[in-house]
Amino acid sequence: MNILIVEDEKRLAKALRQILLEQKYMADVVHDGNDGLDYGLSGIYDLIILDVMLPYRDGFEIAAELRRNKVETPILMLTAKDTIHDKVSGLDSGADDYMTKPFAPEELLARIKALTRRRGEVILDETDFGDFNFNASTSTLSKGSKEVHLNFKEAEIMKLLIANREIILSKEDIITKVWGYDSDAGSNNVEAYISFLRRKLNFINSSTEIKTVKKLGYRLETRND
Amino acid sequence: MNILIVEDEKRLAKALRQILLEQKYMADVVHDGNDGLDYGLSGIYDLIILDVMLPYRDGFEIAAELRRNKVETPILMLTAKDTIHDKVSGLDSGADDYMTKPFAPEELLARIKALTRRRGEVILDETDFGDFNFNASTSTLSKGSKEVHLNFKEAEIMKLLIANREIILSKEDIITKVWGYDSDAGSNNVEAYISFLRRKLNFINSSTEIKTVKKLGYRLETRND
DNA sequence: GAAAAAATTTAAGGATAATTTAAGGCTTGT
DNA sequence: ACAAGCCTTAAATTATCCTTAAATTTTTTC
Repeated sequence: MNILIVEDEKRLAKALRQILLEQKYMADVVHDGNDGLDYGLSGIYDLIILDVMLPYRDGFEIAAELRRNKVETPILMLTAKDTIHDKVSGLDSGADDYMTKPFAPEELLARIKALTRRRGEVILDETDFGDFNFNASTSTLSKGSKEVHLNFKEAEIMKLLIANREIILSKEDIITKVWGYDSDAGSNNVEAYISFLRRKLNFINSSTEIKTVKKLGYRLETRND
Repeated sequence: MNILIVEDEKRLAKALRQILLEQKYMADVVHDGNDGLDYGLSGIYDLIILDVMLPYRDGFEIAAELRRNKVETPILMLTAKDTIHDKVSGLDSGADDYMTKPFAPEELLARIKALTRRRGEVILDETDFGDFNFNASTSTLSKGSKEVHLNFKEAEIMKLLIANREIILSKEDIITKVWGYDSDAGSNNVEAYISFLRRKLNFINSSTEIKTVKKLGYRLETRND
């Protein structure tokens, strides 16, 4: 996975790159709008992280220019808190998501996953989340020596939960993604499976839990944060 | 944005139109299935709101016929609460989303936004107001390290307050927008929720307050002292 | 192919959180 | 002080969610 970082604040750019490298992403950094546009036009990136305020050309210009040139690379826009309203709202420059500075690395990673997943990219077969490990190719949930097998639907839901980390997953989302858009599964089906998953997380003594947010959905949460 | 409303219940149709006009959408209303199909076939609409039960032709027929004629306009189907099975046939016949009656205007607007969203359009799910931050996708109010969850109606009201920052929001406005056009909630319901919100703003130590303007309503205000 | 096992769905009652109701206290303006 | 409008809180009600067991369907095994 190749990521381009366009950010003139050198300290932040470096920190971003560090976070990405730790997650085994490849990351290039450029510091101004001209370079950002040139590099972006190459089309070799899977994602562009683009600051709004940049020397020579701002982020909106770059995004619009990339789209005009049929570059479809997902763009994650970074904005300072006070510029959200006058600039971002009602905008149609071509960005796919935006994030306000400062932000937590967790959130950055969650958004990157969401953006790059849309393009058919699929998840690693093995993931650590909180204190447990999930192996998607064997559908196994484990922590230490404890291990338990997930059946098909349980595994699908676990994948969704992991892929959406900090984001709340609605039951409708889960139904359309796991059962299919035209299924007649009801919300109780989801509830039942969430219950099964909780029992299994509990069985391996994981302290990670599936939290419910009433009327909105579910999210995975590690107990110490 | 041009919207077609196909609804035979005249009171509801009128209320729907009113809600849409307030949001600067253009809205046409027709009251039976024949007109609904004719108008829909014109292809000039960006969205069709379609009741299921209609004179002459029901919503499913119309949706199916439109799709057969290559009209790709997004369709939002309205169904009565007890006809759960409608969901399936609705999606089969070509509708893109469905909503059960009665519904709150805010939910309607959210679904309209989702259906008419273009690729690349940025979604603002996070807002700063005064000294706090409100994340609409998780319904979380935060300031610094303090954080508190808002339940559904609290969140709806907070969204309204933030969206109407400069304007005084009357209780009637809040009731019709959050509880629905034909709800029998009274002003005390609003008062109770305003009280809940104030307690939560206080809990995160925000200096922003919900100010009461007697006989008129409420507005958010940052304290300048 | 039939029996057994596993996975999935359904249904019902209990648990929990959201919402409404109601009653008494507070403020503000006259 | 009084009335009107608003605030706050606890208790009552309701909606949503959880959990489980049993029923059903699908898959595996013999």
